[in-house]
Formats: sequence, structure tokens, C-alpha cells
Amino acid sequence: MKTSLRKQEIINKSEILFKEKGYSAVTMRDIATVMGMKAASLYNHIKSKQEILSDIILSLAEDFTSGMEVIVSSDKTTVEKLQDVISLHVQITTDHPSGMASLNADWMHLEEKLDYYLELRDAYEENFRQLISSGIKNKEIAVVNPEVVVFSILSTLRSLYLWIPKKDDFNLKELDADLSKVLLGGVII
Amino acid sequence: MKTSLRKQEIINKSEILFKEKGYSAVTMRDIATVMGMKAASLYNHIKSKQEILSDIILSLAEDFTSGMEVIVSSDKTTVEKLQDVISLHVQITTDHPSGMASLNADWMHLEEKLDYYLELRDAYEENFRQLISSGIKNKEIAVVNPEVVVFSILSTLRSLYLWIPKKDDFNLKELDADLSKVLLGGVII
DNA sequence: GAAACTAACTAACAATCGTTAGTTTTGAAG
DNA sequence: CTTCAAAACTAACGATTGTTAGTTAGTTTC
Repeated sequence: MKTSLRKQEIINKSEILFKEKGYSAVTMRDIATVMGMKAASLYNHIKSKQEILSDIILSLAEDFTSGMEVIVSSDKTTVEKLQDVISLHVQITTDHPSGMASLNADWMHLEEKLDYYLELRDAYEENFRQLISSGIKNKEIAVVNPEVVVFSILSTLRSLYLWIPKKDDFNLKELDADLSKVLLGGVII
Repeated sequence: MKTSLRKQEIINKSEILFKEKGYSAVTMRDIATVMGMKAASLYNHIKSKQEILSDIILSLAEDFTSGMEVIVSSDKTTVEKLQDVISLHVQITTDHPSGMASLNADWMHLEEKLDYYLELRDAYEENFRQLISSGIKNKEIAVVNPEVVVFSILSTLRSLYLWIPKKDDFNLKELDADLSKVLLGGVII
């Protein structure tokens, strides 16, 4: 059951529209217009508007989940793992900036797939929290309120989609290092 | 032209609905239901759905603008001013957590008032940038990429609405100090 | 070259949208 | 008790929504 080329084009165009106006404000006729066809023709490739949103969000959520699993099961230090998490966000957001907008803004419209998404998100956040806690226990990370640290870092990483499209390739290479410095600079011992 | 009590109730209920599903997905009939009336009756108090959104977002945006003006024109140090900006965000978000969701997620649906909102937002961000730049020049703030610092702090402060409703009053008093420590801890010299 | 498949089309569906018009209820002031 | 305005109601409007049905043109398979 692999995704056809035409379906992927619909998803790619939809991502951009969803980022501009949000899922609910984008109509099937809007999507059809940028695809150069009529709204009814979209249904030769997708089965519903919902499916487009689900495909966008869940594929990204699964990328984060599998990326996180690789990182936590490595034998690096906690600080190195946190740097890897930052890189993971920069990488995925660079590859799918518009899709990240839907992930952040329109996940509540997932309906049937909502529970699955929330499972993935909760597990991801729990991994992140564990990382910070271990770092404090290891004395790699300063003793500051771990909730605030998780919230602050995650808020910044989740907002990257607003910012990365404005960066060129040159700045993008430095972004990783700068983010580590700013996000972790204050908490690393 | 002051806002009537009943209109303010509509705005308050709408904020909560807008936070849950986004402006576009909330119908006038949804708002009427939580108000205990029929959709048509809403128009005795408001002139359009747009007006509800504009009132929510612009009143908050103006709070930020006037708050920022007070802060930048004070004679405190740059670091103290930044702490005041953090307090400003905590304060406004605590008072209007649902409205902050609309400000962050639905500003693009403002239409006639969009340009005015963008002016306020741009001016606010420019003030923030100036604050960081002055701090670096004064040697109060470490020489790290100022763009990344602005982006990181602002991303966190703008996401507070997701977090503050979960905090009780006790934690809320500590939040200010913890945020300053985490957000500024890495950049203050 | 007949059959099957792909991907577009036109036309239309029932449902829902924001909003308006006109009417009735309510409650306070004279 | 009457008056009057505020605030609710019913009914409906035209526009738009996601989606389905049936058709057609072009391409591939046998």
C-alpha cells in the first residue's frame, strides 16, 4: 500500500495551504485549484480531506518517534543525546517545514487517528523528560526546574517551522550549533 | 463605545471554543449553544464572527505593545528589562490563556484588521531585538547569535498559553523566576 | 484491436455556513 | 397599566462545504 506519486503531490500542496490558513479554512476546491484540477478529481487519489491531514501529521510524528528511539538507546552522554534531539528537530523541520505547521496547529482535527497521535506525542515527551531527569541525576545538567527546561526547549524546537524557511543553507549549517549553545548553554554544568 | 457585559461574555466563551478547535472550525451555532441562545441572537450583541476574533486578538496585542513601551523606556539594566518582558508574558497569559491561543494560531484570519495587527507585532519584535542587541553591546549578554536568542525566548513565551492553565497559583509564583533562570541563565554574562 | 485501467471531467447532492428580517418575550420606568 | 427598549426567538436566505455518481478521454495490457 505505497503512496502514489499523484497522491504525494496532493499532500505536498495541501501542506502549504494548511500552513497558510489552517486545515479548517482550506477547502477541497482550494487544493484542487493549486493541483490544476477539479475538486471531485482529487477523490481518484485520496479518500477524504481527513486522510490528507492524517498522512501529513502521522508520518511526521512517526519520524520523531523513531528518531527519538535511536537517540535514547545510544550510549552517548545525556548532553550529547540532547544535542541529537535538537538535530533531529532541525533535520525534520528542514525537510518538512509546512507539514510541521499542521502537526503543531491542526492535530486536534485528526478524529479517528487522534488517539494514536496523542500516544506518540506523549511517549515522545516522556522520553524527553527522562533525558533531562537523567542529566540532572548524572550531574551533567544544572539543578533547575526540569519541567521548565523541558517546556522551554520543546517550545523552541516546535516553533522551528516558523523560522527555518527563512534561513538559507549556509545559516542552516550553523543553526544546529547555535541552538545547542542557546538552549543548553544555560543548563549544562 | 465601551463593550457591553453580554458582548464580553460572548467573547469569553468564544475564546475557549477557539482555543479548542481554532477559529475556522467554530461556528456561530457552537458559540450560541454555550451561551444558551440561538445563533441569530448573537447578532444583538456583536456585528460579525470576525469582530469577535478581532476583539480577542487586538486587545491582547495592544496590552503587549503598551507593556513593552513601559519596559523599554525605563532606566533599568537590559537584563532587568528582559526579566520584565518575561513577567509581562506570564502576566498577560495568566489573565487570558485562551485568548493567547487565538493570538498565536488565528491571527491570519483577521482580514481588515490584519495590517494593524502585523504593525503591532513587528514593532514588538523589533523592540525585543533591540533589547538583546543593547545587552550584547553593554556586555551584559554573552556574544551568541542574537537572532537565535530572540527566536528561542520568544518561542517559549508565546507557548506559555499551552502550559500556564495547568499550573496552580503556587507554581505560578515560582514560574517567573524559573523562566528567567532557564531562558536567560545561558546568555547572561 | 478489444478490454481494462487511470485520471480527469460535469453535475449534483444533502448538510452546514454566516447572516438578515421580522416577530415575540422580558423587565424596568413612567 | 402602558410604554419602550433590550434581547431573545423563528424562519429563512444565498453561498459554500465535502463528497458521490456517472461519464469521458487517454493509456496500457493482453
